[in-house]
Amino acid sequence: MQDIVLYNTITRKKEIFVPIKSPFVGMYVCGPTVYGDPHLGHARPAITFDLIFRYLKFIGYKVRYVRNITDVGHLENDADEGDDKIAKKARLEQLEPMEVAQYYIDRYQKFMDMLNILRPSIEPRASGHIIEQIDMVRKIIEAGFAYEVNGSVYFDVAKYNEKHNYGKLSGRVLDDLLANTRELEGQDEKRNPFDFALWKKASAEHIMHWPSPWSDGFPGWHLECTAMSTKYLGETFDIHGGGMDLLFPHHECEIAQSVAANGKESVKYWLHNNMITINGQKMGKSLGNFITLEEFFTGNNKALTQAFSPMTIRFFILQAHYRSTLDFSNEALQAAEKGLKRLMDGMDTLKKIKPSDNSSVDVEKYFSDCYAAMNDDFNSPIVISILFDAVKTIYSAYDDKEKLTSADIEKLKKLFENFALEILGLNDDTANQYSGSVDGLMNLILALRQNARTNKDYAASDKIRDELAKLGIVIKDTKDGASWSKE
RNA sequence: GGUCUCUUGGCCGAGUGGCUAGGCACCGGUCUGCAAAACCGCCUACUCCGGUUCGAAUCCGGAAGAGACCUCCA
Repeated sequence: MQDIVLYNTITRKKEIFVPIKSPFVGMYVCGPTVYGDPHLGHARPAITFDLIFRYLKFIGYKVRYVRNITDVGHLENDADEGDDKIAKKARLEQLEPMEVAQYYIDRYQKFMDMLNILRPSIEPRASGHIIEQIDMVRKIIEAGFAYEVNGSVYFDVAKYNEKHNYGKLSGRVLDDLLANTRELEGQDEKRNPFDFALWKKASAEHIMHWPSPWSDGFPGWHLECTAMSTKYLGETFDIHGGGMDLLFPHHECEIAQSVAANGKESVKYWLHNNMITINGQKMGKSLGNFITLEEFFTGNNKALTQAFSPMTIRFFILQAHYRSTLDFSNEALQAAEKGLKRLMDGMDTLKKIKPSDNSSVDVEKYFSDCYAAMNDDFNSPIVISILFDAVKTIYSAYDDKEKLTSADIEKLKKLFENFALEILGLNDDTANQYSGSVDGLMNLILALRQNARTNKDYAASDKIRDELAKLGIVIKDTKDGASWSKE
């Protein structure tokens, strides 16, 4: 098993990864709130933790990866008095709330599939775990860290902080928070502005609600993650992931809930991915500066100069380390598109190399370097740079400037299969997706063109090339004859 | 205002106390009937000002700029 070092947000240090019960690994990641179309920002954590999921499995861990779907509970505004987001959307569109949720769940899963993101082991929905959430509220009340007012239940942060440390994850001090807090409307039920809802009584017009010991209402929005992670991964588990923007208050509240309900902290390693920026600013729902994934794939957005394939998006995101901000621009995406093509073409060229009796390249080093990069906090940009080095070697060998034995050629194939395809999850989404008959037709056309070239009938051969180009088919002349690919 | 983070070449982005990733773009060359692809070469950066050091872009201090969180957000 490889020795992984990962950056733990709660200690702000890189730590050696030691699972609680190896070879089993429990990983929980905050998933989407399904009230809008998935955008580029959603792709970042999904791809980041897909990378981690893939790598942990690859090196032999048995991973249970849980990523929730929030289809209830996120409130429309900070006062905790607003409409449930799902419910509000539903009224606007005259649909059942669950119909809206289902629509966006389907959209989310469809686009995540296109990005070649593996489905998690479990994708629990908040609405399906109301019982567990009610149970957790009860536990927290029994422990004395929550109070009921008018059918709503709030977490008593000040009381919790007397015995525990509220703010340890995000580096906040409660007294500082209180000194700087804003006066918000509709907080009159709370004893303290930083108390947060565990259960909210539903108002008359609030469509989504469930019975509970306190009122017909709905769970507070931090609660689902604690309830579901506990249910599926146990009271303690290895990795909890999510976007950096969730650090406070969401993950802070999760810690408080776990400690209050179960008497202990549940998470060993907190991992947070950074944001994607656009013009230097966070791309987010609230700023309205997001570009949806569908818009990327179709190019149908004013900010985009062209469409970008799902694999281009995936490669773009993997080219930055997950803890760095990543700045979106058309130029950066175009660079990713071309870089990915070079990588994929390199893999293809590998098949055409003629083996030598000896090798002039140390192929093993590519493996050890790739492992070292992944083991160092999942450094995908370094892995990619090593793969590009390997591509350079491949082309050099193809041009007879380097030598590779057949065994080393096989190792290089393995390198790309393991790291490019299996771990980074890349694939060639521009690859020929045609049946055998199209292949046959193309081979016929290429043969005719080769005839023309042999006869120096360049008018004919160029016409074939140009006409195919108009159809988006690119001909590549190599020393071993012509090949073709879809643009 | 509070807490925290960042500042790398034309662009995107790694990284390390000295050996200065990678991709894209540009330019020059090889190859090609021409082109594309490929190959070779070229460009050589680390916001600013101090300090520590034989040596710092990398460590420390300060300044400026940008950003994140503090309210829903991936």
